[in-house]
Amino acid sequence: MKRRLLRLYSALHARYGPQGWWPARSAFEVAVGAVLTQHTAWPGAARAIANLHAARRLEARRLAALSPAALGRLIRPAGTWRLKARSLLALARFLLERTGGRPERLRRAPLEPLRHDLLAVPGIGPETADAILLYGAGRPVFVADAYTRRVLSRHRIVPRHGDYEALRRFLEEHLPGDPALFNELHALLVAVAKAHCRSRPRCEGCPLAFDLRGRRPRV
DNA sequence: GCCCAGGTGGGTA
DNA sequence: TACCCACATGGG
Repeated sequence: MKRRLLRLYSALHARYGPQGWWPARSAFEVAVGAVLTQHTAWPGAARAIANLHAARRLEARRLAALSPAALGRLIRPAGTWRLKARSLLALARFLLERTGGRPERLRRAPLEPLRHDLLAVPGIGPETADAILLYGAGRPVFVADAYTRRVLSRHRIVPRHGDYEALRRFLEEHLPGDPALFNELHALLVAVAKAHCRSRPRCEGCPLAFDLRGRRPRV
């Protein structure tokens, strides 16, 4: 299975090349973007980040000093802005308390307690926590999102429906524990799913249209 | 006009 | 546990 996943990775990398995730200047910006993109297409989140950048609020202490209403106005293009303002304020306070403004502490802290505590921040669920840990802190945590499940389940590598944690553990157990690999593979799975999973007819032009044993996936 | 997007949390049965 | 639903903007 390990080899199969690595071959799948190679096929995607050959087709799409490096994806350059996550587009951010700092770990804090990754964390903010991870919240803003919840159930939201990236361009909306990017507009909200641009607003925060222009307002010089892309730093934990300066963001945490905003009122919910003022923060909400800046992030409105990302949608669900009342909820996200609340989440971002809680997350900024958490990161300040946890790192004292030094993001490198996220890279060194014991992983499981850190993940546990991130999940206790309101508005931070498993996908958001794992995006922050992988893309912001360079930790070996797989972001086992809906794209990951969609692509891998079509290749009968994982079940179509199932628990987030189970999918994450499966990937972490069946891949070398390399954050750079997790980073790139997750981004490539998103790329291939976006490019082909909704095309008509299904799978047209997809580099994975035939699975690695030469059989077409039953979709 | 409708569906969905780089989800989460709260509610109900 | 397994489904619903609200949240809210913007693009296809």
